[in-house]
Amino acid sequence: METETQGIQKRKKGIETVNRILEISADLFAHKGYDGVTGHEIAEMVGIRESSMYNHFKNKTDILNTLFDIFIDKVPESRPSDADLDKMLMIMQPEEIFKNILFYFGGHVSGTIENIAMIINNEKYRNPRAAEMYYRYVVNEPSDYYERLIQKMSRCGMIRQIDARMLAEQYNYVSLSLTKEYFMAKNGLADMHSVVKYMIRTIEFFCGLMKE
Amino acid sequence: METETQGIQKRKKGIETVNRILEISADLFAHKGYDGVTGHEIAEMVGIRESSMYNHFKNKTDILNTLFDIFIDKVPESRPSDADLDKMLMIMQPEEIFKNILFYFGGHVSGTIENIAMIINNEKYRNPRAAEMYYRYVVNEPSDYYERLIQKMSRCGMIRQIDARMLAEQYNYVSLSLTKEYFMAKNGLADMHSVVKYMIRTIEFFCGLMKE
DNA sequence: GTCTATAGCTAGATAGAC
DNA sequence: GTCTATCTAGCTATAGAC
Repeated sequence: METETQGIQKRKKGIETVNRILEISADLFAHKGYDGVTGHEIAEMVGIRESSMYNHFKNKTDILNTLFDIFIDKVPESRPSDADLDKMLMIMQPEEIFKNILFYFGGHVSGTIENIAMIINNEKYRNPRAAEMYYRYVVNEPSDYYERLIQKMSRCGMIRQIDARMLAEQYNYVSLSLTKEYFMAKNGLADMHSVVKYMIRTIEFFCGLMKE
Repeated sequence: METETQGIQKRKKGIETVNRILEISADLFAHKGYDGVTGHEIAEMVGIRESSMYNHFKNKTDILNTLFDIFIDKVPESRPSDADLDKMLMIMQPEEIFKNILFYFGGHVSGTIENIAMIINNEKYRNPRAAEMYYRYVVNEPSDYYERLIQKMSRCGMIRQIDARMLAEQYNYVSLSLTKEYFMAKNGLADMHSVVKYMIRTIEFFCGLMKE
């Protein structure tokens, strides 16, 4: 017979296992590609048998879709809020604000979210849900965010009158390419120092456009 | 006994088959990912048995590496030569030149090269050769090319004095993101009209920076 | 929830006939 | 060069014991 406490412990263990499966899957999918990862590989890293995974997830696609759900849930936390931006605007120069946003991600968001972003980026050509999420959360929402920021800066008189939408989109597209290079650098496939230096130079370039 | 003519015909057929395998592999790898494609699938589309493919290629990796070799061989043809640029500079505005370069690719280069570019882009996180090619042929060489173009324009007095390198790199990074969206649009995962319109707007934005 | 065992299938690759 | 036949290995997923 199973006591009530044993039942609770099992459930706790289950939640931990589910989280570990998700974390490890995100990491493997991001680095080896969704099709390049086997259930066996995930289970081995989690420390359980492959068959035990099917207690938590219906199949491999179910893991992927759960990761996508997590991303949608957590992505708003990946950037400073608009209220935070208002505070920054009072005490910081444009360059500082953009740098702050850039490094906010690294500080406030788990590696899992970063990995899911890479999965979305890699699978967008063949997975319609990934394609939809790419446009919504990687292209449009960040562009909207930067547009609002540039408009705020313009209203404060920190920068000159400028096409905020265009500048926001251009900055976001450059950032996208650089984020991928940052990911490559993390895996020894690019020089981290150069990538970070270039990110800073990009911020200076765009802030230069806004001021001149 | 095999006559000499029969031998020649077999060899011709062989070359055609090899080319078909490469074309179809490039297409499938680009759209479904390298790991998402099976040898059986390629062979079926080529119209031969999988086992016959192993007469032409040692294995699946061999096909991929041959595609990479082809890319290196053909990539110089994907942009107008520096001599062509000099001719353009005499009769065209900056916008027109950039648009010409943009559409040159579509007109002068086979879909296979475009597909290989996508494969490099997708595999760069796990395939060191793809990573190396990405930096060399997708990031650095095009940036060098645009830098030379902007310097030429500057020397002609068509545009103001400007940081040509920085502008070239920024334009190239935006182009990279947009090229991928163009590829998505071709597969019904994005709106082609919007993507092309945005490419034009990007050219106008950068040319605006160079003139103002 | 986790395990062992295994079914059922598909992948990559080779051997040998024509 | 292409075919049929086949091997081995690996993958996804399920059944049933603990």
